[in-house]
Parts: sequence; C-alpha cells; structure tokens
Amino acid sequence: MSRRIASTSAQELLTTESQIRAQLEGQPFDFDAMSAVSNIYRAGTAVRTHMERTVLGEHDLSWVAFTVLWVLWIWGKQETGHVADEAGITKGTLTGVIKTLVGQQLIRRTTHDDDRRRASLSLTPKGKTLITHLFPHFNQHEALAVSSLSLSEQRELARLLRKVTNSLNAETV
Amino acid sequence: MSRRIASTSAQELLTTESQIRAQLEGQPFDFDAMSAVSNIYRAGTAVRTHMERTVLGEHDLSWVAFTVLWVLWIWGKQETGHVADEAGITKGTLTGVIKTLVGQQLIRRTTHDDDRRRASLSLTPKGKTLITHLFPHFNQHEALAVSSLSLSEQRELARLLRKVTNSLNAETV
DNA sequence: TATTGTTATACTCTATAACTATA
DNA sequence: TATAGTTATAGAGTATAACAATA
Repeated sequence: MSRRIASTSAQELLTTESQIRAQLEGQPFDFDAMSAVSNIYRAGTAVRTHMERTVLGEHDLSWVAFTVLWVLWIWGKQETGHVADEAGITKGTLTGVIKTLVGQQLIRRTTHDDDRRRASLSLTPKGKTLITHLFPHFNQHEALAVSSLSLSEQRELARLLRKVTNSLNAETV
Repeated sequence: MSRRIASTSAQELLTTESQIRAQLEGQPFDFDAMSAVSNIYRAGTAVRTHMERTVLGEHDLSWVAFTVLWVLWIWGKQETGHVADEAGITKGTLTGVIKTLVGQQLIRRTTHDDDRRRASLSLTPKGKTLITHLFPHFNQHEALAVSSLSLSEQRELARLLRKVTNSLNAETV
C-alpha cells in the first residue's frame, strides 16, 4: 500500500495558521475560533485515517464496522436502533454494516419474539475474540496519539472537546 | 430537511464515558487516551456535520468544495497538486471537485505554458464573491462552536490538538 | 524514466424517502 | 396510525492503479 507522505512537520501547522492570519489581516474575524475549529477537524481526520491504516486495515474492518463491534462488546446484546445511536450512524448505514459483519460471522442478528419488528445484535464467539484482541492494540494507538501530552493535558483536551460537541449538538435540532 | 435529533445532552457524554470505564474496569487500558481520542473524533464529526447543515448546505457546497474555495481565496492561484495538499485530499478527489466547481463557474483551470503537464486553479469573480460573503458566516459558526470556551481555553485547545495531529502525522510515513 | 494530472473501478458512508411488517 | 427496520437511490469521498502527456 502506498501512502501519502505526511505533509506536516512539528512547527508547520502553526506557521500555516500565522500565514493565514496575515492574509486576512484587518478583517474582523474570530481567529482564535478559526484556529480551534480547524485543528479539531484536522485532528479528527488524522485519528480516523491513522487507525484505519494501522489497526483496522490489518483486519479488514472499516471505522464504522469497528465501532459497531466495540459497542456490542461494551454494552452486550443491543437493539439495532440503539446500536445506530451509540455508533453515531443512521439506521440505513447500520443495515449495510450488519450485512458485512454477519457475513464475516462476527455478529449475530436475532429478532424479538414479543415485538417482531425489533431485532437485536450481539457478538459471535469469533467476533468477541476479534474485538478482545483488537481493542488493546487500538488503545495503544490512542495512547500514541496523545503521547506528547501530559496526563492533565489529555484530560483538559477531553473536557474542552466535550464542551464543543455539546454546543454543536445543542444547536442541531 | 429532517434532521437527526441531537443525541447528547450536557452531561451525557461524560456519563457514557464513565459507564464505559466501569464496563472495562480492571483491564489495563489507557482510559485517558481513550477519552481524549474519542472526543477528538466526535467533535470533528460534529463540526463538519454542523457546517454542512448550516452554512454550506444553503449554498450547495460540500465540505471539500468549500475547502478548495477557501484555499484559493487565502493563497490565490495555485497548482492543483498544492491545492490537494492544502485541502488534505487526494488528486483524484480534487479532479472531481474541480469539475463541479468549474461547472458552477466558481473556479478557473489554466494549464501552464512552460510545463504543460501542470495546471493551476484560481477563483472566478463569482467564486471570489461567494467565498467573500460566505466565509464571515462560516467564521460565525466557528465562533459558536467554541462559544462555551474562554479565549485561553480556545487557544489551549488548538495547541493541544496541533500536538496530537503532529504525533499522528509523524507516524504515518 | 520520472512526474502531473486524469480516468476508471470499487468501496465506505451519508441523506432521503419509500416500503414492509408489525404493533 | 405509528413504529422498527429494510431497501433503493444518489451523492461525496477514499484508495488504488492504469494511463496519457510531458519533462
């Protein structure tokens, strides 16, 4: 697999942001918000791309498929609607992922006896084995991602991001 | 347009994270890295979704198309390869976006005289008018996203995220 | 030979809406 | 009537690789 060479060096992000400010100088923009938001998006993309290329790619799992396995691992057998909410995807997307994961024999789909519109998902033994072995590896890469931050910085980062997500979700109704 | 109701309330993200820790209790995971990374990804998705539904949707622009316009606005006429790098997309994706934006008469594509393999992109007057009017609106929503953070928190957030992105990009070679 | 950008293919994910089968 | 999940369709974005034109 050929990979795009990393386009950023240690100081490059900051330099680029300074150049942008210089280009927009004199205009009444909120430059601190601009910096914060662009770095949120960039870091989010970098996280997903990194995980897909390292931990997930080796096991033929998409990001969303991994998320579904993870939800079922943490929470156990769940109704599909709940899984979609937890994974942050639409029910239409989940239907596609279910087909893939059932085909890989990683999850099982069972319909309810009492309300036959409903269906639940759960890990198969094979699925449980996979996520049990995969997640520690995933978590090591999470640790790598924040390895340049102190423990208190990691916690502060999570706290600040929760506030941002909550602000945005409060708007979208 | 019908929208998915926001699934998070103010304390809900934190509560969910606590429940996850309880489920995984006793296992030697880096829970602080887990929190930080999951919040990075979640916030990144929330930012993009919010912008697409508010500022960009009104103008029939995809996130990437907006990014390309923005790059050309800030940096002026640029070679396509450079635009792809700045926008963080592959050259294949850029080719598609170019077609769309040229069709909308927002950008212009010109080939070089000295090296005829190369091509540059620039804004048309229509494209410049659009981004000039659109960006202040976009920036207002950026400000909204971080409105619950103090100025020093916004700066700290950007600083921490730059470190994360740099760590991840340093790995991917 | 190497490089720039295009084209082609296949896949993932999203959004929307119509549909089914149940309730 | 309302609800849970599926199906269908169209679009955005990615990855990969082959390709043409040019250097």
